[in-house]
Amino acid sequence: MTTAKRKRMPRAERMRQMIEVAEQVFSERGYAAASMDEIAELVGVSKPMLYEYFNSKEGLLLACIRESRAILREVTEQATVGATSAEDALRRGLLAFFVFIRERREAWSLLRHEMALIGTPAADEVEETRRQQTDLIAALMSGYFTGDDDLQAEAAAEFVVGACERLAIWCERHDEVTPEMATEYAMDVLWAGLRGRAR
Amino acid sequence: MTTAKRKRMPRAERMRQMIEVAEQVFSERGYAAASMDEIAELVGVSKPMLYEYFNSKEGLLLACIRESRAILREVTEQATVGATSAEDALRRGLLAFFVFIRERREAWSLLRHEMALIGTPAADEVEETRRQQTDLIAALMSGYFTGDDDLQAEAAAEFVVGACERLAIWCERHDEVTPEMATEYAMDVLWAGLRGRAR
DNA sequence: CGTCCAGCTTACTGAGAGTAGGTTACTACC
DNA sequence: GGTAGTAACCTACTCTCAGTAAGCTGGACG
Repeated sequence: MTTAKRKRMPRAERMRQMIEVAEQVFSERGYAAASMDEIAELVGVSKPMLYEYFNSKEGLLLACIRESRAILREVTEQATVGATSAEDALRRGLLAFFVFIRERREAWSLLRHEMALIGTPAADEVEETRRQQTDLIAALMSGYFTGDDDLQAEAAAEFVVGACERLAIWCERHDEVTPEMATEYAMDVLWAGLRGRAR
Repeated sequence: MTTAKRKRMPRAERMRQMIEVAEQVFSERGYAAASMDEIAELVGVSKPMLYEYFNSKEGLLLACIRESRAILREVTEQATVGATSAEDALRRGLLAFFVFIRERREAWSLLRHEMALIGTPAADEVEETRRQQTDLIAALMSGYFTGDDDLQAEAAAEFVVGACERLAIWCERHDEVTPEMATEYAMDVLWAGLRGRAR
């Protein structure tokens, strides 16, 4: 309500606004249940505008995901900056991640929906997105770990990302689990392995 | 083509046939892109029949998923039967899993699509399905591991499942990775932890 | 030979993704 | 001030597809 009638807005600003609203709606209703008409109405604009800016419903979702992913990346990268050892770096990164998913629920919800696009025309885009996510871990690991088999290092990165993703989803069902606890659980398995716990 | 005109078939048999076709179509086209009309036609039956047997498109998917999950459970459970130690049990289970995802691609594809249902009316069903999957690991672990904190054990189970899931998806992009190699990669991190690899 | 009903069909409704083509307000330059 | 030019925007559709209403039919069993 800065002006009596919200009208004519520069391209970049409208775009940000659309993404903001879409992120909200997608994470609330879920991708399938969200309708472009509804998003358009909430933005205060007509549907074809959404198609002008993003080309499809999926395109809009992808834009939201990229946004969230950028933030996540930023946050976790920053967290590992002053690390003193491999263990420290891993722990800091994990903690930043678990804090992120608690404090930015919508963003995290969107990131999860990325998976829902498997087997879709946008699969290539998604593959790229996934690669970037794991690359962060891979880079972190290659900096601290001995460089054995490249393939094995890549596998380990995927492994860590998958594990944390699932653990994060599990955390949603357990409000009593703090980011610190989640980090400890993850570190416990990742760092020490399961061997120590065997009978 | 057992009879000239495929007609009137007992309920149970039709149902199996529908699930079989649906599994194929869903994994080929992806859930969203698959149409009920197409599935109905391939079965050689009209669309309302699908709704008679399963109540919705999602219901049909769920039926397929349950089928695949049952098989996966069966396979992995069988694999761990003769295990001589915790490590052996874990390794056998993992190998069975990675063999499964290579040899039953459609089934595995379906299982992955389960995730796409997050935020859907059927979320409760899905939660149940997920719990059963992780329970298998949790049961396996509780049999062999010392029973510390319940919450921590549950977290570890989720963790393992998530990690293997992602690793499995990664394997799809790497044909040169055999189930045996994948198992080794997973065991390497899970059992020994990352500590041993730090510089 | 009827009658009953499980298995089946045709023919629709409604919702929502995506689009064709026209309209309006801001800008720039005379 | 006027008048082109264009970026932002809209109305009014089409088309696909999930889901449904209501009725038809083949064959088992009396």
